[in-house]
Order: sequence, then structure tokens, then C-alpha cells
Amino acid sequence: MAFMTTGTTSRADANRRRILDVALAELLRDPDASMDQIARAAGVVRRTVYGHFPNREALISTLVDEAVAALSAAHAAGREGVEDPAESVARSVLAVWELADRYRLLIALAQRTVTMQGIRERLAPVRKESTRLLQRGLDEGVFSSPLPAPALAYVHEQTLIAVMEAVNDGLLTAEEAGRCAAVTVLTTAGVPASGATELVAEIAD
Amino acid sequence: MAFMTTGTTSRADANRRRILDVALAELLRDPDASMDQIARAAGVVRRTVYGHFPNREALISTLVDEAVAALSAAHAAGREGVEDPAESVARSVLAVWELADRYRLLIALAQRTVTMQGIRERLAPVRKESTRLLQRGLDEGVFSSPLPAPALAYVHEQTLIAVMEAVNDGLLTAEEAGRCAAVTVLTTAGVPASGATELVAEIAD
DNA sequence: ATCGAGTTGCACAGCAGTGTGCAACGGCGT
DNA sequence: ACGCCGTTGCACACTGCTGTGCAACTCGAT
Repeated sequence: MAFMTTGTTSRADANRRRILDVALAELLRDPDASMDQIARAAGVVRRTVYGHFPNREALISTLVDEAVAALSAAHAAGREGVEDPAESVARSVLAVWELADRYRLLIALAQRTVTMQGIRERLAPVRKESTRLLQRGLDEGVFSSPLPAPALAYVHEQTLIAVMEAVNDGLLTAEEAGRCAAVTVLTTAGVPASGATELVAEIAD
Repeated sequence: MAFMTTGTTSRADANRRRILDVALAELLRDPDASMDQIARAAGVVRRTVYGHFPNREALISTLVDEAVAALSAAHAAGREGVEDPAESVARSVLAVWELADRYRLLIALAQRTVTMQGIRERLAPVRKESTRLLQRGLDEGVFSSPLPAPALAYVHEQTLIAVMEAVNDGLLTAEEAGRCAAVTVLTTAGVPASGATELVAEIAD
């Protein structure tokens, strides 16, 4: 099998991939899910998981790295070439929304200081970009809030989480949720409800 | 010691109280804190804790009950005799803010489905009151949001959490935080920033 | 001084999870 | 048909936490 530089997925690779995906889902449900739970859910024996990842920490770490990368990309992609802060925020929220589940994992894990204290640091760049954007909006008078930009960033983050929960509990359909989240975030930033609704509707064709 | 119906606190009672208080703080820091960690932090041996609570579950349960009761009381007290939904919400937020830490424990524990799946149910009454209030505001046109009232309640809840985090991280002083949280919550509900700021300033003498 | 509730220290059994070692097995490519 | 990689199914040692039992001790109250 000398060369397999291109898209060849030996069942080993496929397994590794599936383990990661399943682990994500499983840890989402229960941040304390054991290696055994994860392995079984992936249709594999515990021993096999250890064949791919030296230990639990490594598995989670890989997961977090992937999520951070995807999130960061979506966040950036949403706002490139846009100068209006409000539109920029709206587009970012809509873009990030696709990664809702992965994002939730990050949060769920970030809240457990014990397991992984380094997550906050890894997420810092994204948060910083977000803060910078909000700051610009506040400076330009597009946004308005009693909170300083960094704090507002926290609120926006948690707002997304809250809307996700609402979807989970059936209070909202997944389709409308993205737009609702975007409008709500803008509103929280002090953009008048009417304008926010209009802007988001316009963006999300 | 026949009668001690009144304020007598045998050191047993005092210990029990202290264990509860310390456990609250400890579990706040680490939801997985062991009975030993809690006991030591309370200046007591693990065995003693088991003298007061049959098991870990009972300890946490007591804690949750206390927090729910306090929270519920504050929430209700803040809005009695007020008919304007906006003012009602503002007062509730300011009142609840005092219990910030206890509230955080609830959330931290509620997120771990494993440990205690009954918390959501116990919090339901408070959440329901909150939702009712928001619904009234939406009906009267005081509030405005693309989200249905129950979902908006989630967002408000998470907004408070986010502001608490901001305080923890030194982005905000504890004094201003309460008012900021109130203004932000109102803003999220669609109340114009100017009006919200004014209203809150007026309430918080 | 004595009683007793509360506390302590220690020991123990049990359970659940982690990480590792090793022999056997199955299938895919050549 | 052979070889090899990945997988499986055990086994094991180790760790950390829970909940309980019991004897000894410390105080305040009587």
C-alpha cells in the first residue's frame, strides 16, 4: 500500500474519525462520559480507542482543537469584506450557528475547570476578534450598551447558548433559530429591534 | 438541654451550617468536588459530613433547595405591587443579583445532567413566573423580540450568568454590575437603550 | 464528676474508571 | 496463500471516591 497520500481512508482512519465524531456527541450529552461509553457508542472496544489516542486527555484535546479551528474559521468567514459592524455581527452569528453543537461542547467542557483549564486560552483569539468588532460598533455609535465590549462579548456568547437550549427544548425550530439568535444578539448590543430584524432578514435571503 | 426551641446553635447546628456554606463555595469552583475536599474546606473530617447528610446526593439536594427558595423569594419580592412589566423585570433582576453566587451553583449543577436531573423541575416555578411576566410585556407591546417568551427567559437567565462571569474576570465592578445586568436584560427584551437606562437608574436610587 | 451528643481517626469493602500487556483473530492488498 | 495492520477480548494493577463500622476522645451541660 506504499502510497496513499490522497483521499484513501483505511478503515483505521475511518474509525479514528468516527470515534472523534461519536465522542463529540457523547461528551456533549455527558461531559463525564467514560472511554468505555464513547468506545461502545462508536461501535468499537475500549482498547481500540487507546490505539488511536494515548489517553482521554489527548482525545478531548483533539476534539477541542478541531472545534476551535472550525469556529474560528466560520467566525472570520462571516465578516470578511464587510465594514458595517452590525452587519458583520449578524453574518458572524449566522455563520457560527452552523457549528452550534461543536460550540456547545466547548462551553460544556470550558465550564469544568478540572478537565481542561486551557480551553479559555485557546478560544481567546476568537473572543478577542469578537470584542474588537463590538468595540468598533460602540465607538461608531452603531451599538450601545452599559457594558464594556469584552463583557458584551460574554453576553453574546451566552445568548447563543441560550437559544441553542431553547431549540433543544422544542421552543424554537432549528430553521428560525439562527435568524432569531442574530436579531437577539444585535438587539442586546443596542440596535433597535426594527432595524435588527430588517438587517438580518436582508442578509439571510 | 431539654428546650432549645429558640436561636440556640449547638456546635452541631453550626457545623452543619458551615458545611453547607463551604460545600456551596467548593462545588461552585468544582462541581465534582469530593466529600473529602468539602469536609476539609469546612475544617472537619469526611466522616463528620456523613454524620449530617446520609450521602452526597442529600447534601447537594439540601443546597439546591435552599438556593431555589432564596432565589424564588427574591424574584417574587422584586416585582410585587408593580404592574409595568419593564419595571417589574428590572426590579427582579436587581433583587436576584444579590444571590448571584447561589444562582450560579444551580446553573453549574443543572448543566451536569448526571448528578441531578431534577433541578430543572425544581426551578420550573421560577422560570414559569419569569416567562409569564415576559409574555405580558410582549402582549402589551412593552417588549419586542423574535423569540417566544419561554426562549427569551432562557436568554435572560444566561445573560445574568454572562455578566457574573464578566465580574469574576474583572471586566466590571460588582457595584455597577447589577444595574448593567438589568439594563442589558431590558435591552435584550427590546426596550430602547435610553429608556432602559433611565428606568433602572430611577429604580436603583 | 459524669453523661452524652458530636467529633475524630482509622479501617474496610465496594465500585467505577484508567491505562497497559498480550495472544488471538479477521480482512484487505499483493 | 501469505503477511500485516487494525481490531478484539481478555487480564491486570492502580487510583480515587463512596459509604459504613467502631473505638477513642472532647466538650458543654447537669
